[in-house]
Amino acid sequence: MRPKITLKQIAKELDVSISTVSKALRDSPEISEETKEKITAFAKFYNYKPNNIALSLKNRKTKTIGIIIPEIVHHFFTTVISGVEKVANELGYNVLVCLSDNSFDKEVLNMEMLANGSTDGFIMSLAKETMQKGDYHHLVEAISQGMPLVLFDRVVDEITCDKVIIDDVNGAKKAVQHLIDIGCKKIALISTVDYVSVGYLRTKGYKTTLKDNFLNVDESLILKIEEMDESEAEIERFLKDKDIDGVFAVNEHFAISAIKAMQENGKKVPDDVSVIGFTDGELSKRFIPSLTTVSQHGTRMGEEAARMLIEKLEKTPAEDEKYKTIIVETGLVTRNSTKS
Amino acid sequence: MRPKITLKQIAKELDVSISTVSKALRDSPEISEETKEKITAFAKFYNYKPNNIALSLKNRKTKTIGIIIPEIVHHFFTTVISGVEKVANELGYNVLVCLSDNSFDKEVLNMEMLANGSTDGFIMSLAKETMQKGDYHHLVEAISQGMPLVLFDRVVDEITCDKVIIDDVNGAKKAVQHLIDIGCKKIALISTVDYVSVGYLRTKGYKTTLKDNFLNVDESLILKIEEMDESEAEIERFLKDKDIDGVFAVNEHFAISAIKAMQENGKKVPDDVSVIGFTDGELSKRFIPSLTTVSQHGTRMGEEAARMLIEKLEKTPAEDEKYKTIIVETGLVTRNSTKS
DNA sequence: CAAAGGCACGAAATCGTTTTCGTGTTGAAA
DNA sequence: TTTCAACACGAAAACGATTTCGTGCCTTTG
Repeated sequence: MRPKITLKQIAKELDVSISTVSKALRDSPEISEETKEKITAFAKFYNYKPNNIALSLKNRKTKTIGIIIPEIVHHFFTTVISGVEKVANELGYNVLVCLSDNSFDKEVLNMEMLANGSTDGFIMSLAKETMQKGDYHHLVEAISQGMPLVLFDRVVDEITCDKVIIDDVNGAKKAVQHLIDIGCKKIALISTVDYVSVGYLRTKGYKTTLKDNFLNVDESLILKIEEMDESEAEIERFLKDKDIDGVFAVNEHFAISAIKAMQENGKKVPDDVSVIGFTDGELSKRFIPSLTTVSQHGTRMGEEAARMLIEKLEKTPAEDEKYKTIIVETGLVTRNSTKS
Repeated sequence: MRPKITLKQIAKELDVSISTVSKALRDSPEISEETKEKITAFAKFYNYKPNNIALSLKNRKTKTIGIIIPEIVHHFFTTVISGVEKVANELGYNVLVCLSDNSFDKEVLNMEMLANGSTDGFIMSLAKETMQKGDYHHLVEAISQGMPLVLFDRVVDEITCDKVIIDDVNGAKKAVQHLIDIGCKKIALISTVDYVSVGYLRTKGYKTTLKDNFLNVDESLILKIEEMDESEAEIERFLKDKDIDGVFAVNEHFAISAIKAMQENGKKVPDDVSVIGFTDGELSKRFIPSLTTVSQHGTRMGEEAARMLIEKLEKTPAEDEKYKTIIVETGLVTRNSTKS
């Protein structure tokens, strides 16, 4: 076992001072060519690499960014992470991942852990519980300590910071409009509860589009799922014997549950009922029938978020504090769950 | 903006020395109750938390573990991460995630980045390219620097360290035996190339089981996929007009591609052909027909890996160096892609 | 020959903690 | 009254690096 070598050890071996070694390795003009060569050769031989922790302490920068998300076993979030990771790496940053498990307490705890020097800034999507409580003191706290924060997907108006979102309202509009265009008249909505912002916004897009097309909004065609675990059964109950010809679901799972429910009711997708989901995951692609969905470009969102955060990090605090909200547009991917 | 407060500032405000503050906060008996109270009250008021970086430097421990995986947009890996994260968090560790993108160079680079003080140890699954090259110098290097390493899933015999694997051979055996038990006689195998250890091992399990059941191994029924991107087309070509009644695929995607190919060939799953996959993901559960699979308990693997790593980390180096390999057993989840 | 300037290097502070080892004061025992 | 322990606290080193500010010596120039 050969432990890492330090400046001090090099200095001792070569009988020079630590400062000389440091300067030589950073190619300072203060040091003679001769000494430089001797030192660099030695350092290279022993594979010297400066210790990141010491550098972090000195520079007051860790060059790592923390990302806190509700869960990781979720295709959308993993695409975001991979986007963040990509640009972070390119720009010389590392990524610390923490999971809140949708719990407010864990989110707060994680943030406090990371805020004590472990990261330079945060990229987050809020836990469901956090949004429900409406308690954002930990975010405020972090910002007031000078830690940049970028929220994505599950964002919140109360906090002023950089944000990356998709245009949920428009995404929903595209989907519902598409259903209408292919001839649907009675379109059901399967959404999440309203305190999750996406649920609220997509519902809004749904309603607006109906109105814009002079169709009236029938509240009995709207289902709001509270408990993910029971969504499948709930959707089945809800859809049973409903007279509809289109379904707009706010995520893949709901869409697929809807398709299953329809099929068990003897209706054919897409012949009798067209179904559109949200979030373009593996499931949508591979399911039979493959799902028409509103695609949410997770990787892009991650990239944008990372870029914004790092830009803030590398700017001097003097430069004026402007916060941006980037809206990543959605696309409609037509597949086989809708009539053509 | 209220930046974080340090020991030094507290000391100055309260007109005591830094050491006194530190000791008071750590409840040292050296400090009088009176002073302690004064200091803790002040610290609490200003929400003092020790700086992790400084602690890391002092203790030569970062309390973070690095995890390097080929890709994150992959259900199995995310389950592993969530397992790692869970026990790491419980034990007071953070998790740094790096992606190798299946590239040898990126893997080496990531490792070097993290090895310079950013992490105390590694949990890794090797990049495909790394296994192909057979170049493990970066792993050797890390170990020789005293950084514990736990390999999982894609492991390699050449490196002596802790490992967490599933019993691939046995998993494959279970699957193939199940196919045989339900009456299949001509079972195709869709695998990856052999230098990916799992491909090799699962193929071995497949062959052994056939032999054990006095069926002969027909190489023309074995497909080894090189390029993931073209797997779907390749599988379709391979399966076209093949006279088979069972398929064992080494992952979800191959299994589903196989099902699609069969259906396009006018064969019914599971009536004409039974299909079994590997790795129990969302896709397997939701696909229609839902997939019978060999389940690989990713979360468990992550938990075990994290536990082993942290144990090594917290042991004094004096304690003898024994390396373990934990085998997480697989289970067969029977669903609708196989006859019953 | 003396002053000045340049070269090559070292000492020390700094980042924020912890910890060891003093040290001054007080009280009690001899 | 002297001595010694106990008490409560401070000074300083250490972790590993960077950087500012010296400083000694040699060369050049007036």
